[in-house]
Amino acid sequence: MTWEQGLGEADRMWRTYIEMSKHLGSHLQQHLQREHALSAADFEVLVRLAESADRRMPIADVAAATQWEKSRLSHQLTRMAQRGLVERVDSDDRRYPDVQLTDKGHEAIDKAVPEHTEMVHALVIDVLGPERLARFAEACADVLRALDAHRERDCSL
Amino acid sequence: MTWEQGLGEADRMWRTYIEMSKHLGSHLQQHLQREHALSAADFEVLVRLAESADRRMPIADVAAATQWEKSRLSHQLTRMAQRGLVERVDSDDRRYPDVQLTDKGHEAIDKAVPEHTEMVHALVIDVLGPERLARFAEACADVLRALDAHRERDCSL
DNA sequence: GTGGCGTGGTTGATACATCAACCTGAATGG
DNA sequence: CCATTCAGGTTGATGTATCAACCACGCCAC
Repeated sequence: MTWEQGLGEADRMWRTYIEMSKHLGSHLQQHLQREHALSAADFEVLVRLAESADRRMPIADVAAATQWEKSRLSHQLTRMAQRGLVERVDSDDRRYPDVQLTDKGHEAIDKAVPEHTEMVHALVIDVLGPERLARFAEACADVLRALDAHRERDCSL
Repeated sequence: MTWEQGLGEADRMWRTYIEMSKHLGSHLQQHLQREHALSAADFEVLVRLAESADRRMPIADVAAATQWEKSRLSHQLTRMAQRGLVERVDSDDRRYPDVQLTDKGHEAIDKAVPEHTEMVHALVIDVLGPERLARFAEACADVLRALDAHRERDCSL
Protein backbone atom coordinates (compact mmCIF):
# COMPACT_ATOMS: atom_id res chain seq x y z
CA MET A 1 0.00 0.00 0.00
CA THR A 2 2.21 2.76 -1.24
CA TRP A 3 0.05 4.74 -3.56
CA GLU A 4 -1.89 6.76 -1.07
CA GLN A 5 1.12 7.99 0.80
CA GLY A 6 2.37 9.90 -2.19
CA LEU A 7 -0.60 12.25 -2.35
CA GLY A 8 1.31 15.31 -3.48
CA GLU A 9 0.27 18.81 -4.37
CA ALA A 10 -0.95 17.81 -7.78
CA ASP A 11 -3.16 15.04 -6.48
CA ARG A 12 -4.75 17.31 -3.91
CA MET A 13 -5.50 19.78 -6.69
CA TRP A 14 -7.06 16.98 -8.68
CA ARG A 15 -9.28 16.16 -5.74
CA THR A 16 -10.29 19.80 -5.54
CA TYR A 17 -11.47 19.63 -9.11
CA ILE A 18 -13.36 16.40 -8.45
CA GLU A 19 -15.08 17.93 -5.45
CA MET A 20 -16.03 21.07 -7.29
CA SER A 21 -17.25 19.18 -10.29
CA LYS A 22 -19.45 16.87 -8.23
CA HIS A 23 -20.90 19.58 -6.03
CA LEU A 24 -21.55 22.00 -8.86
CA GLY A 25 -23.21 19.32 -10.92
CA SER A 26 -25.48 18.11 -8.18
CA HIS A 27 -26.35 21.66 -7.15
CA LEU A 28 -27.49 22.61 -10.63
CA GLN A 29 -29.28 19.31 -10.99
CA GLN A 30 -31.14 19.65 -7.72
CA HIS A 31 -32.21 23.15 -8.61
CA LEU A 32 -33.66 21.97 -11.90
CA GLN A 33 -35.40 19.07 -10.20
CA ARG A 34 -36.84 21.03 -7.29
CA GLU A 35 -37.86 24.21 -9.05
CA HIS A 36 -38.80 22.88 -12.45
CA ALA A 37 -39.30 19.12 -12.03
CA LEU A 38 -36.72 18.49 -14.74
CA SER A 39 -33.80 16.10 -14.60
CA ALA A 40 -30.47 17.04 -16.15
CA ALA A 41 -31.29 14.58 -18.90
CA ASP A 42 -34.66 16.22 -19.55
CA PHE A 43 -32.97 19.60 -19.63
CA GLU A 44 -30.40 18.58 -22.22
CA VAL A 45 -32.97 17.15 -24.57
CA LEU A 46 -35.35 20.08 -24.16
CA VAL A 47 -32.60 22.62 -24.81
CA ARG A 48 -31.70 20.99 -28.11
CA LEU A 49 -35.31 20.81 -29.20
CA ALA A 50 -36.02 24.40 -28.19
CA GLU A 51 -32.99 25.54 -30.19
CA SER A 52 -34.19 23.73 -33.31
CA ALA A 53 -36.19 25.36 -36.07
CA ASP A 54 -39.76 24.25 -35.44
CA ARG A 55 -39.16 22.51 -32.10
CA ARG A 56 -38.80 19.25 -33.89
CA MET A 57 -35.86 17.24 -35.12
CA PRO A 58 -34.81 13.75 -36.17
CA ILE A 59 -33.92 11.58 -33.22
CA ALA A 60 -30.47 11.00 -34.66
CA ASP A 61 -29.82 14.75 -34.57
CA VAL A 62 -30.66 14.89 -30.90
CA ALA A 63 -28.35 11.96 -30.34
CA ALA A 64 -25.57 13.75 -32.20
CA ALA A 65 -26.11 17.00 -30.31
CA THR A 66 -26.15 15.38 -26.90
CA GLN A 67 -23.59 12.73 -27.83
CA TRP A 68 -25.77 10.10 -26.21
CA GLU A 69 -26.13 6.48 -27.17
CA LYS A 70 -29.22 5.75 -29.19
CA SER A 71 -30.52 3.43 -26.50
CA ARG A 72 -30.17 5.98 -23.74
CA LEU A 73 -31.95 8.57 -25.81
CA SER A 74 -34.74 6.19 -26.72
CA HIS A 75 -35.43 5.35 -23.07
CA GLN A 76 -35.26 9.01 -22.14
CA LEU A 77 -37.69 10.01 -24.89
CA THR A 78 -40.10 7.32 -23.76
CA ARG A 79 -40.14 8.71 -20.23
CA MET A 80 -40.41 12.30 -21.45
CA ALA A 81 -43.25 11.36 -23.78
CA GLN A 82 -45.07 9.74 -20.85
CA ARG A 83 -44.86 13.03 -19.01
CA GLY A 84 -46.05 14.96 -22.03
CA LEU A 85 -42.84 16.94 -22.60
CA VAL A 86 -42.22 15.61 -26.11
CA GLU A 87 -43.84 13.31 -28.60
CA ARG A 88 -42.58 11.04 -31.34
CA VAL A 89 -43.97 11.96 -34.75
CA ASP A 90 -43.53 10.20 -38.06
CA SER A 91 -41.34 11.73 -40.71
CA ASP A 92 -41.18 10.93 -44.40
CA ASP A 93 -38.90 8.00 -43.70
CA ARG A 94 -40.90 5.65 -41.50
CA ARG A 95 -37.77 4.17 -39.98
CA TYR A 96 -36.66 7.36 -38.38
CA PRO A 97 -39.36 9.20 -36.46
CA ASP A 98 -38.84 12.81 -35.33
CA VAL A 99 -39.19 14.20 -31.84
CA GLN A 100 -41.54 17.11 -31.36
CA LEU A 101 -41.48 19.48 -28.41
CA THR A 102 -44.95 19.80 -26.91
CA ASP A 103 -46.37 23.05 -25.57
CA LYS A 104 -45.85 21.74 -22.07
CA GLY A 105 -42.24 20.94 -22.84
CA HIS A 106 -41.68 24.33 -24.38
CA GLU A 107 -43.16 26.07 -21.40
CA ALA A 108 -41.00 24.05 -19.03
CA ILE A 109 -37.72 24.75 -20.77
CA ASP A 110 -38.55 28.40 -21.28
CA LYS A 111 -38.95 28.80 -17.56
CA ALA A 112 -35.96 26.72 -16.59
CA VAL A 113 -33.26 28.10 -18.85
CA PRO A 114 -33.06 31.67 -17.52
CA GLU A 115 -32.75 30.51 -13.93
CA HIS A 116 -30.21 27.90 -14.88
CA THR A 117 -28.13 30.44 -16.77
CA GLU A 118 -28.36 32.88 -13.92
CA MET A 119 -27.10 30.23 -11.53
CA VAL A 120 -24.17 29.36 -13.75
CA HIS A 121 -23.23 33.01 -13.83
CA ALA A 122 -23.55 33.46 -10.10
CA LEU A 123 -21.58 30.32 -9.27
CA VAL A 124 -18.88 30.31 -11.90
CA ILE A 125 -18.70 33.05 -14.46
CA ASP A 126 -19.04 35.98 -12.09
CA VAL A 127 -16.93 34.27 -9.45
CA LEU A 128 -13.94 33.88 -11.73
CA GLY A 129 -14.28 37.02 -13.79
CA PRO A 130 -13.35 37.25 -17.47
CA GLU A 131 -9.60 36.77 -17.16
CA ARG A 132 -9.55 33.72 -14.97
CA LEU A 133 -12.56 32.23 -16.71
CA ALA A 134 -10.72 32.44 -20.01
CA ARG A 135 -7.68 30.67 -18.59
CA PHE A 136 -9.93 28.13 -16.93
CA ALA A 137 -11.66 27.39 -20.23
CA GLU A 138 -8.32 27.13 -22.00
CA ALA A 139 -7.25 24.52 -19.50
CA CYS A 140 -10.48 22.62 -20.10
CA ALA A 141 -9.94 22.78 -23.83
CA ASP A 142 -6.42 21.42 -23.46
CA VAL A 143 -7.61 18.53 -21.36
CA LEU A 144 -10.28 17.84 -23.97
CA ARG A 145 -7.63 17.71 -26.66
CA ALA A 146 -5.51 15.37 -24.59
CA LEU A 147 -8.55 13.17 -24.14
CA ASP A 148 -9.24 13.06 -27.87
CA ALA A 149 -5.64 12.18 -28.60
CA HIS A 150 -5.79 9.45 -26.02
CA ARG A 151 -9.02 8.11 -27.42
CA GLU A 152 -7.59 8.06 -30.93
CA ARG A 153 -4.62 6.02 -29.78
CA ASP A 154 -6.93 3.53 -28.09
CA CYS A 155 -9.13 3.11 -31.13
CA SER A 156 -6.33 2.71 -33.62
CA LEU A 157 -4.86 -0.23 -31.76
CA MET B 1 -37.03 32.48 -27.26
CA THR B 2 -34.33 35.00 -26.62
CA TRP B 3 -31.98 33.23 -24.29
CA GLU B 4 -30.05 31.16 -26.74
CA GLN B 5 -29.18 34.04 -29.00
CA GLY B 6 -27.11 35.67 -26.31
CA LEU B 7 -24.60 32.85 -26.08
CA GLY B 8 -21.57 34.99 -25.45
CA GLU B 9 -17.94 34.19 -24.80
CA ALA B 10 -18.58 33.26 -21.22
CA ASP B 11 -21.33 30.81 -22.03
CA ARG B 12 -19.21 29.09 -24.64
CA MET B 13 -16.47 28.74 -22.05
CA TRP B 14 -18.98 27.25 -19.67
CA ARG B 15 -19.93 24.73 -22.30
CA THR B 16 -16.27 23.87 -22.77
CA TYR B 17 -16.05 23.05 -19.10
CA ILE B 18 -19.20 20.93 -19.25
CA GLU B 19 -17.85 19.02 -22.22
CA MET B 20 -14.51 18.42 -20.61
CA SER B 21 -16.04 17.39 -17.36
CA LYS B 22 -18.39 14.89 -18.97
CA HIS B 23 -15.81 13.37 -21.28
CA LEU B 24 -13.10 13.12 -18.65
CA GLY B 25 -15.49 11.53 -16.19
CA SER B 26 -16.80 8.95 -18.59
CA HIS B 27 -13.34 8.16 -19.88
CA LEU B 28 -11.99 7.41 -16.42
CA GLN B 29 -15.14 5.50 -15.57
CA GLN B 30 -14.98 3.35 -18.67
CA HIS B 31 -11.36 2.55 -18.03
CA LEU B 32 -12.18 1.34 -14.52
CA GLN B 33 -15.10 -0.69 -15.79
CA ARG B 34 -13.34 -2.29 -18.72
CA GLU B 35 -9.96 -2.99 -17.20
CA HIS B 36 -10.91 -3.67 -13.61
CA ALA B 37 -14.64 -4.41 -13.62
CA LEU B 38 -15.19 -1.61 -11.11
CA SER B 39 -17.76 1.15 -11.27
CA ALA B 40 -16.89 4.64 -10.11
CA ALA B 41 -19.02 3.95 -7.06
CA ASP B 42 -17.14 0.74 -6.28
CA PHE B 43 -13.87 2.62 -6.69
CA GLU B 44 -14.80 5.34 -4.25
CA VAL B 45 -15.84 2.95 -1.55
CA LEU B 46 -12.83 0.70 -2.03
CA VAL B 47 -10.40 3.62 -1.88
CA ARG B 48 -11.77 4.74 1.48
CA LEU B 49 -11.62 1.24 2.89
CA ALA B 50 -8.11 0.63 1.60
CA GLU B 51 -6.97 3.88 3.19
CA SER B 52 -8.40 2.89 6.57
CA ALA B 53 -6.38 1.25 9.32
CA ASP B 54 -7.36 -2.42 9.14
CA ARG B 55 -9.41 -2.22 5.95
CA ARG B 56 -12.51 -1.87 8.01
CA MET B 57 -14.58 1.05 9.17
CA PRO B 58 -18.01 2.01 10.47
CA ILE B 59 -20.48 2.51 7.67
CA ALA B 60 -21.14 6.05 8.84
CA ASP B 61 -17.46 6.88 8.32
CA VAL B 62 -17.63 5.71 4.75
CA ALA B 63 -20.74 7.80 4.27
CA ALA B 64 -18.94 10.84 5.68
CA ALA B 65 -15.85 10.29 3.54
CA THR B 66 -17.80 9.85 0.32
CA GLN B 67 -20.49 12.35 1.27
CA TRP B 68 -23.13 9.89 0.13
CA GLU B 69 -26.61 9.43 1.50
CA LYS B 70 -26.94 6.49 3.82
CA SER B 71 -29.43 4.85 1.52
CA ARG B 72 -27.19 5.07 -1.49
CA LEU B 73 -24.31 3.61 0.46
CA SER B 74 -26.42 0.80 1.84
CA HIS B 75 -27.56 -0.26 -1.62
CA GLN B 76 -24.03 0.00 -2.93
CA LEU B 77 -22.61 -2.10 -0.11
CA THR B 78 -25.24 -4.75 -0.76
CA ARG B 79 -24.19 -5.02 -4.37
CA MET B 80 -20.50 -4.99 -3.51
CA ALA B 81 -21.04 -7.66 -0.86
CA GLN B 82 -22.81 -9.83 -3.42
CA ARG B 83 -19.72 -9.61 -5.61
CA GLY B 84 -17.46 -10.40 -2.69
CA LEU B 85 -15.63 -7.06 -2.61
CA VAL B 86 -16.66 -6.19 0.95
CA GLU B 87 -18.62 -7.70 3.80
CA ARG B 88 -20.68 -6.30 6.62
CA VAL B 89 -19.39 -7.32 10.05
CA ASP B 90 -20.85 -6.68 13.46
CA SER B 91 -19.21 -4.16 15.73
CA ASP B 92 -19.64 -3.68 19.48
CA ASP B 93 -22.77 -1.64 18.85
CA ARG B 94 -25.18 -3.98 17.11
CA ARG B 95 -27.01 -1.10 15.49
CA TYR B 96 -24.06 0.02 13.44
CA PRO B 97 -22.24 -2.74 11.60
CA ASP B 98 -18.78 -2.13 10.08
CA VAL B 99 -17.72 -2.72 6.50
CA GLN B 100 -14.72 -4.94 5.96
CA LEU B 101 -12.64 -5.03 2.78
CA THR B 102 -12.25 -8.61 1.57
CA ASP B 103 -9.05 -9.96 0.04
CA LYS B 104 -10.71 -9.85 -3.33
CA GLY B 105 -11.65 -6.22 -2.80
CA HIS B 106 -8.17 -5.35 -1.67
CA GLU B 107 -6.62 -6.98 -4.67
CA ALA B 108 -9.00 -5.18 -7.01
CA ILE B 109 -8.34 -1.71 -5.65
CA ASP B 110 -4.61 -2.29 -5.42
CA LYS B 111 -4.52 -3.02 -9.12
CA ALA B 112 -6.88 -0.25 -10.14
CA VAL B 113 -5.46 2.72 -8.27
CA PRO B 114 -2.05 2.97 -9.95
CA GLU B 115 -3.54 2.89 -13.43
CA HIS B 116 -6.20 5.37 -12.47
CA THR B 117 -3.63 7.75 -11.02
CA GLU B 118 -1.45 7.38 -14.06
CA MET B 119 -4.35 8.27 -16.29
CA VAL B 120 -5.20 11.36 -14.28
CA HIS B 121 -1.62 12.48 -14.63
CA ALA B 122 -1.49 11.82 -18.35
CA LEU B 123 -4.80 13.53 -19.06
CA VAL B 124 -4.74 16.49 -16.69
CA ILE B 125 -1.78 17.05 -14.42
CA ASP B 126 0.94 16.63 -17.03
CA VAL B 127 -1.12 18.38 -19.68
CA LEU B 128 -1.49 21.56 -17.66
CA GLY B 129 1.84 21.57 -15.90
CA PRO B 130 2.35 22.85 -12.35
CA GLU B 131 1.63 26.53 -12.95
CA ARG B 132 -1.62 26.22 -14.85
CA LEU B 133 -2.75 23.33 -12.71
CA ALA B 134 -2.36 25.47 -9.61
CA ARG B 135 -4.42 28.27 -11.13
CA PHE B 136 -6.98 25.75 -12.32
CA ALA B 137 -7.30 24.31 -8.83
CA GLU B 138 -7.60 27.80 -7.34
CA ALA B 139 -10.48 28.49 -9.67
CA CYS B 140 -12.14 25.24 -8.60
CA ALA B 141 -11.67 26.13 -4.95
CA ASP B 142 -13.24 29.55 -5.52
CA VAL B 143 -16.26 28.00 -7.20
CA LEU B 144 -16.54 25.59 -4.31
CA ARG B 145 -16.58 28.47 -1.87
CA ALA B 146 -19.23 30.25 -3.90
CA LEU B 147 -21.27 27.07 -3.84
CA ASP B 148 -21.00 26.76 -0.09
CA ALA B 149 -22.02 30.36 0.38
CA HIS B 150 -24.97 29.83 -1.91
CA ARG B 151 -25.99 26.69 -0.07
CA GLU B 152 -25.81 28.47 3.27
CA ARG B 153 -28.09 31.19 2.02
CA ASP B 154 -30.60 28.63 0.79
CA CYS B 155 -30.63 26.75 4.07
CA SER B 156 -30.96 29.76 6.30
CA LEU B 157 -34.11 30.93 4.56
C1' DG C 1 -40.56 -7.89 -57.64
C1' DT C 2 -38.14 -10.45 -54.08
C1' DG C 3 -34.53 -11.34 -50.85
C1' DG C 4 -30.67 -10.03 -48.31
C1' DC C 5 -28.23 -5.96 -46.13
C1' DG C 6 -27.32 -2.15 -43.00
C1' DT C 7 -28.52 1.78 -40.26
C1' DG C 8 -31.26 3.74 -36.79
C1' DG C 9 -34.58 2.68 -33.20
C1' DT C 10 -36.56 -0.06 -29.64
C1' DT C 11 -36.57 -3.35 -25.84
C1' DG C 12 -34.94 -5.93 -21.79
C1' DA C 13 -31.78 -6.72 -18.19
C1' DT C 14 -28.84 -5.00 -14.86
C1' DA C 15 -26.42 -1.48 -12.18
C1' DC C 16 -26.71 2.98 -10.03
C1' DA C 17 -29.11 7.26 -7.73
C1' DT C 18 -32.70 9.32 -4.93
C1' DC C 19 -36.65 9.72 -2.07
C1' DA C 20 -39.68 8.14 1.46
C1' DA C 21 -40.99 4.80 4.68
C1' DC C 22 -39.63 1.79 7.92
C1' DC C 23 -36.77 -0.92 11.39
C1' DT C 24 -33.49 -1.56 15.21
C1' DG C 25 -31.36 -1.29 19.34
C1' DA C 26 -28.65 1.73 22.58
C1' DA C 27 -29.45 5.65 25.66
C1' DT C 28 -32.25 8.32 28.58
C1' DG C 29 -35.58 9.58 32.02
C1' DG C 30 -39.25 8.42 34.88
C1' DC D 1 -36.99 -1.56 35.06
C1' DC D 2 -39.90 -0.08 31.20
C1' DA D 3 -41.24 3.33 27.59
C1' DT D 4 -39.77 6.84 24.70
C1' DT D 5 -36.66 8.69 21.68
C1' DC D 6 -33.79 8.88 17.90
C1' DA D 7 -29.54 8.31 15.02
C1' DG D 8 -27.95 5.07 11.81
C1' DG D 9 -29.33 1.35 8.52
C1' DT D 10 -32.24 -1.08 5.53
C1' DT D 11 -35.83 -1.59 2.12
C1' DG D 12 -38.90 -0.48 -1.80
C1' DA D 13 -40.22 2.33 -5.61
C1' DT D 14 -39.02 5.06 -9.30
C1' DG D 15 -35.92 7.31 -12.50
C1' DT D 16 -31.53 7.05 -14.96
C1' DA D 17 -27.33 4.79 -17.55
C1' DT D 18 -25.34 1.09 -20.19
C1' DC D 19 -24.98 -3.13 -22.73
C1' DA D 20 -26.67 -6.59 -25.74
C1' DA D 21 -30.12 -8.36 -28.48
C1' DC D 22 -33.55 -7.51 -31.47
C1' DC D 23 -36.64 -5.22 -34.99
C1' DA D 24 -38.03 -2.50 -39.14
C1' DC D 25 -37.90 -0.16 -42.96
C1' DG D 26 -35.60 1.70 -47.11
C1' DC D 27 -31.98 0.27 -50.29
C1' DC D 28 -29.71 -2.39 -53.55
C1' DA D 29 -28.69 -6.61 -56.38
C1' DC D 30 -30.28 -9.81 -59.06
